[in-house]
Amino acid sequence: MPAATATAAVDPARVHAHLIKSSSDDRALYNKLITLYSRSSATIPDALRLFHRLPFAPTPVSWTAAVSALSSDPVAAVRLFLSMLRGPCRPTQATLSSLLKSLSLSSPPLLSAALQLHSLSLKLALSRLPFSGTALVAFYSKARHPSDALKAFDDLPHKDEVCYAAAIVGMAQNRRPTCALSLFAAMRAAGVASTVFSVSGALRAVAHLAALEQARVVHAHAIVAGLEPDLVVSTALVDAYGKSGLVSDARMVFDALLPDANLVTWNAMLSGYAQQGDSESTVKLFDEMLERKIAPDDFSFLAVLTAWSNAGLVAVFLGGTLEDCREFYHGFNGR
DNA sequence: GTAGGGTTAG
Repeated sequence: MPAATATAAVDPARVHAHLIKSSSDDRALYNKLITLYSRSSATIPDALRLFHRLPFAPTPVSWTAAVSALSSDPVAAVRLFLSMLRGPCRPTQATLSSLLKSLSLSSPPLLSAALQLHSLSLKLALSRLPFSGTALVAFYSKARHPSDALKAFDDLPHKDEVCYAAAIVGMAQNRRPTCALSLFAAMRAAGVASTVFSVSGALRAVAHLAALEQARVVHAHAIVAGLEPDLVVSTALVDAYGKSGLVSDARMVFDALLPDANLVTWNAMLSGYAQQGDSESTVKLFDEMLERKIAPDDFSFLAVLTAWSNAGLVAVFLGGTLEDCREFYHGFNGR
């Protein structure tokens, strides 16, 4: 996280003090400062206090920075957005993207608010711009409205790699793997570069389809495009190979990235073995995971149970909690 | 100066 570290290294209060002393009214710097406050160890109230005391009338950029500072509190963000609409500033695609993302982070995503933002963005001719358009695609995907996501995507006159990635991932997330893969093919046919985002999305779709040929094709593409070293791409590869029944291929990718593997990677490898009913390899890998001090979670235990179940080792296991699984596992292995 | 996209299960 070099970006976050770099941001944290700047003390917004010092910059702020300097601005006040030099009685500067550098708008760009003040707007940047709102963002700095909201992202540093300083708090959101600090960012908002600055926004309300700017030495100039807030610009659309100031408003967007403030709305964005409130992204963890969608209702507060929408309230601030409404005060913006009461004044002379009109929202830009940046404002809408930020708000839509904030609405999507709520669980469940705030659909009715997003529909109103969509409507507003149509009136302001913002829905076909790259950032707000992509934010719509992503929002509808997260809200489990894949056909609306596709409509928003189709509406985009200039499709770049980010909106393709959003659409591919969105379809994969909504269990429309064939659609996701057609979009991936369309992206490549259009000469739009693939990214770690679109490739990991395509691999998720491959995993759902258990399409072993496609797994190899996308893997080859990832290598050629130089995206294989990415941890998420590799993890998605482990999963896609595992789901396709090519566990030894999964293991090769897994071993190659082992020092960097995270919990998700381990779980993907575990469930690959588990799906085969290879309980020996599953348990062996699980123990290796414990030795490396990686704390298993629900996914890990589920994989072990699946392995036993698929190997016919467990007749019935109903209604268990994670704790039950833990006990069961330790009991089974005699410790 | 503000702003959009990622992996494990079901």
